Amino acid sequence: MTKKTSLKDIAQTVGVSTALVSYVLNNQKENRINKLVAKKIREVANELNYRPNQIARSLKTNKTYTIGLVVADISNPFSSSLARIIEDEADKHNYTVLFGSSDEKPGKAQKLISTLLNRQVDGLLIFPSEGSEVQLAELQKQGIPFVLIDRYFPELKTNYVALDNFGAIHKAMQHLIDSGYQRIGMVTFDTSLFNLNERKRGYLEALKGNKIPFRKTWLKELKLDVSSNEITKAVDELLTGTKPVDAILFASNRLALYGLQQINRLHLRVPEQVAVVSIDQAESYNLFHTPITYIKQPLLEMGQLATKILLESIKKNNTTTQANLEGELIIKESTRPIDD
Amino acid sequence: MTKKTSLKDIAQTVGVSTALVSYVLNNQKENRINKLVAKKIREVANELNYRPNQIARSLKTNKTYTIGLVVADISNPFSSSLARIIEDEADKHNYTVLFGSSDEKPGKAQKLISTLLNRQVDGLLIFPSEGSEVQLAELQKQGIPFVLIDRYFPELKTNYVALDNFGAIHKAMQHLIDSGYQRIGMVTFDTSLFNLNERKRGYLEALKGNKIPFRKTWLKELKLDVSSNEITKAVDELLTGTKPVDAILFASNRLALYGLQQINRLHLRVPEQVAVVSIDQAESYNLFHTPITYIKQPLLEMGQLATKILLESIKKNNTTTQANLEGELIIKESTRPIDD
DNA sequence: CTGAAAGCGCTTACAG
DNA sequence: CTGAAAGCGCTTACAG
Repeated sequence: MTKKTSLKDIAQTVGVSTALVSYVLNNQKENRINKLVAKKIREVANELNYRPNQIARSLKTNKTYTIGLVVADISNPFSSSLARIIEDEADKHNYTVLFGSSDEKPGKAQKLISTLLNRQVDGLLIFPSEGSEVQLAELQKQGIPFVLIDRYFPELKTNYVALDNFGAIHKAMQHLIDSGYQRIGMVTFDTSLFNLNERKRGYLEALKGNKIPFRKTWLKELKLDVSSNEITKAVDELLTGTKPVDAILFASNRLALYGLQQINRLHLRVPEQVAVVSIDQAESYNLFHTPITYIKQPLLEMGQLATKILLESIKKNNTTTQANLEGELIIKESTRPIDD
Repeated sequence: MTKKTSLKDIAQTVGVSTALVSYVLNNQKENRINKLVAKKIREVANELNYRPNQIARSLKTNKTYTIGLVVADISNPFSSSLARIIEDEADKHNYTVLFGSSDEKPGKAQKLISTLLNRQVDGLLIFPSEGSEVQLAELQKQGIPFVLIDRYFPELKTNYVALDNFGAIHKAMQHLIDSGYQRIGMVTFDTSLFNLNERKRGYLEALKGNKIPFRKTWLKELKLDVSSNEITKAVDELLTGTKPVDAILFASNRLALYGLQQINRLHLRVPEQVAVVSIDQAESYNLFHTPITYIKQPLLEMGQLATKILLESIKKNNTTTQANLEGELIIKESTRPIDD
């Protein structure tokens, strides 16, 4: 590799100081610099194919214009869709994104965050995993700007952007009940994460509000890193007992993906034999014979808002912003009213 | 934010030089350093919650342990799956990944690569877009280590890892023809990218080899950034003419996703009325009523190999590695033989 | 209008 | 076994 050209090289060629070159190339003190000298400097910079060394600049300015993104798994469509939105929003402000997957493991998240901080990211966007409260509190103590996405901890006063899960599920449940479904099952996660539990609460409250006695066989709580087989099994149990459910609410697109496959395997008609609602849109739902009713998360808003809050927080680290965004219920054929 | 602790802080507290602290914390010259002093240094580093500043180290060592990943769109499952594999492989070697999406636009890719290089990434993993030959040749001239993924330019002697598209499509075509299909349509891309055109070549060669005269209405060539509506329209044309095709080969999972939806909308039975093969697996194909025959790309191998080649290339930039990996044809119900 | 100089936080060849 | 010192490529307060 031929040696990279530095400010010094340009300075020498033009016959000025590196300070001057720096000022010109950063468009600073423009009115005070000789136009001809400035022009010459730009020309030489171009000729020598000058690339500012952002590392050196960062060391001096203590800013890297890089944000760290910690997702559960970048190959999950929810994460990668948000990653794309975050990338675009960050780019508008000349920020670049370093990413890593935590696999829902606090230990891995910890190591990842540490690596990102060693690289002096200006701030972090985190999909936090269960049990990471202590880590996050520590980050907060160190004054590192960060915003949580999708999940949060009510006991921590941190920035976050999440879905109003209670409201979203409650809305979906009311819709199912209004459409005549009575034996409604739910496949969700067994987790200590507050806002995921809000999904369960939305489910239970909706039953109660409509005076439908809850049966515990209707609720399937699976681990966050549940295998596809376990999802299949849970759905199978909901649908094949002596008193099968007449509707299922899936709490994530991955749960729905495998759940719908099992419904196919059981040759059940949707919605005649079982109605279906899912949280999270997925283009692939359209491959299912019956279009699926789902709760649309405002991904664009979530990603943009989270990024904006982070960049604000990097500039002046004082306010805390917490956003619970509303989900939209998109009604399709999979929840057609029963008496149609 | 409280001031971060530096090597100097530790050195002062312990009462030694920063050099010594650096040696100890990097486990260098271990045998020559007083064990007690070393122990003390480590203790103090811990107490002060020392984080090595990777930026400063990078400036000195000229290595960032960061690789840049340029994909077409991180929210595309193909990209994000590979991103995950790359992340994991990079992490094994203590590398972190900076990413960006080019949207198939050379201009955007150029800007992205420039940004990544300013950040002094040690090397690049690139899903190149059409028309980026000149850029890549320039990178090569500058001696910057990079590996192309998924696509490549035969006129450039660069590292690359791609699918043997000709072989994969040829294999799929032979399977369709052997299964009794005769009027086989293909939905692929209209591009100058060499190895995507290999898909078209595989299609045409297979027809010729089996003495099936090609009709140009069977071949739909769409732009790389084609809209869902245009995909729908192309599939509609293949299926609703006076002489509709009896099988369709989709050259990407996005094409298949929208194509299958149109097949649903037309209420066509698969494979009785139209057989289907797709390149790229997608978990979501399983939502379709008939399981889809597809060409499985060796994603794990592709991602790992590309990353390994890059890291090798970063170490000593001399050999060029080019890999055309074989795809596996996974036969499902959507191509059941006609006389069954 | 321009330059000399200090310094960001490390690493490392050299000297002792 | 340990330290003084140079230097990576920038930025910027200060002086002129």
